[in-house]
Amino acid sequence: MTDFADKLHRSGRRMTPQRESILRAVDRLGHATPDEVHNEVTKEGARISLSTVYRNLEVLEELGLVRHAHISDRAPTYHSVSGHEHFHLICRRCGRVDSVDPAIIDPVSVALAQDHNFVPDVGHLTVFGHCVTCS
Amino acid sequence: MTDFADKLHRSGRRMTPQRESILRAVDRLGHATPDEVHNEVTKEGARISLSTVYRNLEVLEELGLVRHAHISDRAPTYHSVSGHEHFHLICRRCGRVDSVDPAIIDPVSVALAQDHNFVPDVGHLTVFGHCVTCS
DNA sequence: TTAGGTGCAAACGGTTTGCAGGCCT
DNA sequence: AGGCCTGCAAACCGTTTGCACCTAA
Repeated sequence: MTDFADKLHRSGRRMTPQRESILRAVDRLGHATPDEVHNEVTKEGARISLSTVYRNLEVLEELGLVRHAHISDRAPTYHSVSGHEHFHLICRRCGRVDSVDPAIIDPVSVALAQDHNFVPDVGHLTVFGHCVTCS
Repeated sequence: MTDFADKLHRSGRRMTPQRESILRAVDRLGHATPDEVHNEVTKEGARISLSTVYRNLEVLEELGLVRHAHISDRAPTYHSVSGHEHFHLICRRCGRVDSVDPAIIDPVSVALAQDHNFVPDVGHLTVFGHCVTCS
């Protein structure tokens, strides 16, 4: 928690109760949209405006404490980075969301670096498609 | 062109001048947002409403004539499928957009099918990250 | 003839912003 | 004390929708 405060201070920012609540809510929820995070902190008793949630999810991501991915076509979903890094598979037919170990694409990362001068951000990756057994 | 009309008719739809203009505009532009497509058909002299552009990009995608990918955080970009299928690399630092041959991830597709019961839609894939030489 | 298509304008949902006041340090 | 942070409400931007008219087949 003091680690959190340190990161904030190091970037010229301040610790606020709002920031604490929002980070805890993301941790608790697993994957959640800004709106869902707002509902969660509200349920907890905190009166935090939706704009503050937006502003701070951005800050938390800058500090490397949360990440987001585009799982639905609508709002992005945020998750804490305390869990393992992973990327997502989304089935367009049944809606299943699966998490995958980034190691599976290591060979591709090497190829992309060599042939395309590119380092993928695997933690942000979302792959759409469909289940084999969903056709 | 008659192929286009056939596909429309086969799905119980009609050929209209608007649909022709929109498809031609997407072909011409390469990658373009709905708004850019609208500008292009307008420039061509056609008076087509933006809603018609939206409705028909959806139709064209259903018919398999165009595809879209989420290249910017804002609007999606559409491209014709007449070119080869490809996926995109986006550098967050310099903004470079690179197209990649889907074959590069074939081994991963096999692994995802076996271990995760999943068939990726490679043509829709967009990978964010950064250039090796952009750090 | 008649269902599908179009234009227009209004509604929508997620996100951002300007501003006046509040609070961390 | 000073500057970052917050809440509020309004603005924004891409997209969707209801409706009356039009038009391809």
